[in-house]
Amino acid sequence: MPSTVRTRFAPSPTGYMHIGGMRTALFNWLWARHNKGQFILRIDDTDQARNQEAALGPILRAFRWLGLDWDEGPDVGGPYAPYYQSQRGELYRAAAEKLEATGQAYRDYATKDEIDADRKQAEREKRPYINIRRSLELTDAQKAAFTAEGRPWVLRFLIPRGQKVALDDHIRGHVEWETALLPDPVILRGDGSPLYNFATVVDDAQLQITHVVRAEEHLSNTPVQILLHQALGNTLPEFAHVPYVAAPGSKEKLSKRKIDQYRKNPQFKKMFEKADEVFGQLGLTGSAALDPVMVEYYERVGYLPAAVLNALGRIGWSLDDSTEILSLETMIEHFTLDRVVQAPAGFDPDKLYSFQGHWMKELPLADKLDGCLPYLVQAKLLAEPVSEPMRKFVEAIIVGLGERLKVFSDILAADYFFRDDFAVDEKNFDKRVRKEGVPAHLAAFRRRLQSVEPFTVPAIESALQAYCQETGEQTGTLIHALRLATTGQPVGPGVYDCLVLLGREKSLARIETALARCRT
RNA sequence: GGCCCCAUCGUCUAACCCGGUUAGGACACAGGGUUUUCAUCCCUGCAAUGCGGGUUCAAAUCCCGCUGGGGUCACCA
Repeated sequence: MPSTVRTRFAPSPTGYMHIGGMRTALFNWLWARHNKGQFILRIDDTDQARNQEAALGPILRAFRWLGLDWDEGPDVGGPYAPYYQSQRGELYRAAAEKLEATGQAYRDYATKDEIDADRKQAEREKRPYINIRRSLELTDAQKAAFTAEGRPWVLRFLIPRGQKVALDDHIRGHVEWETALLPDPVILRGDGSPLYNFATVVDDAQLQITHVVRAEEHLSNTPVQILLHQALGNTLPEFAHVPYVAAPGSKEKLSKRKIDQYRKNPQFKKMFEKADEVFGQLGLTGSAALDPVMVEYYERVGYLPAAVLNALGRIGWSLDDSTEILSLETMIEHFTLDRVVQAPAGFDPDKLYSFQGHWMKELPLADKLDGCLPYLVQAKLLAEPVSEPMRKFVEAIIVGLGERLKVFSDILAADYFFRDDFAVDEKNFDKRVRKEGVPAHLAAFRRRLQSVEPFTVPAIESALQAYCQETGEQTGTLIHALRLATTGQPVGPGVYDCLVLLGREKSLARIETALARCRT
């Protein structure tokens, strides 16, 4: 038995990485790293229908994006390879034979119809359903006859009835079950393939997993797994059942199946709207394929791994009574299972957004540039390859945007720096430009702009101050009017920054266009 | 319905294990200030121990019950 801590995350290839599952994976990873142990990725693809190579891609991509590396698993291999359940058939077969040979598992010839009838009968009588062990009554002659005629069967684990299974969970504490209430689980299908509850036990033992850290919906699977481990003579791993991640503002498990109703969830709503907006500009099909339950959503909208990790780490876990900002390093240093809370926790998009603000602020300018550029290219606002002067230009915009740039895709809101056919916010244009006296001031100040030297922020600012001083007009009037005229938007970088970024020529032209617009 | 889990501000949580805090922090929200916009930043405010019994000088904290919420009951994982 290795002395080192070994944890695992065992996703089944579903084609996307669930944000809640990611939190569970993070806790596994953190516990392994905290103890300088190993984190293993194992692919639970025993269900043939789900076994597709393409369905695994997004999951590995999510781990890589967040920087959660695995010591053993797909691509990297390891001493207990292979790490795909679909390739570990021999292990399950051997374990199943062992159980059958020792009388701890039996072939069940019951048909589906029979079982359904039993179940309904139990329901009618209002008693818990426990499978009827008819096949156990079979004589050797009958069994031989069934085998001879090729009658289908499944292998069931024989639950030792009349005892208690106890678990001392790292998070839930002491939990007990009565084995009399546990039906004999099928461990091998008719075609000989293993079922989850069995495969996971065989794998956890063979992979020398020391701590099974998983979501609490697996708690009810645990007694069967413990019994299976005992029957196999395995050393029992320790268990930690973490609360599941709930939908924002609820206690219900966050589920991909409820995605349509999440669109109406007030907090999720903003995220869907953001997706529609961003993916629309990127020429993608909208948020239909990408939603906030998937990790990929956050990557594509331009969130930072540090922010997502920070938010995930604070769902159901805390360092102390006041620390909110957590880097991965800090979490590794302090993460312990006993500080994981017991109650389910709602995922909070607002809080994630706030963490994102923090980590974006910390990000070096060069990294912000690298993060923004791909959006501009994909939205066709920039052509590839991006020239050095253009990179400098975008960098200057990012500086001007300051903390208004929360997620990378926010750079798309500054599209007016890249195109002349930018959208004009009509409502604000009416309010700030198309107003008594304003066009005249705009025209007059435009003339001064023609001769401001040099065309820099301080020079333009003093020119505007001087103009207002002379005319007695409020600076705010000019500032707002200039912004709407040159960018079409009521918000953005400082106006002087905008003018400089645009350059004298474009600034003058846009003011002229705005003036013309006022006359129509 | 059976089994199991859970219960502190709107949300995430601290304090619970080892009873004694004006029940702390953060997000959100509201108000004020700075930036003559917006965002940022600063200040202030709002706001919680589900209910009922015990035990105790003292209960968010220990015990019991209730209520409520949730998970799970497959030849899915």
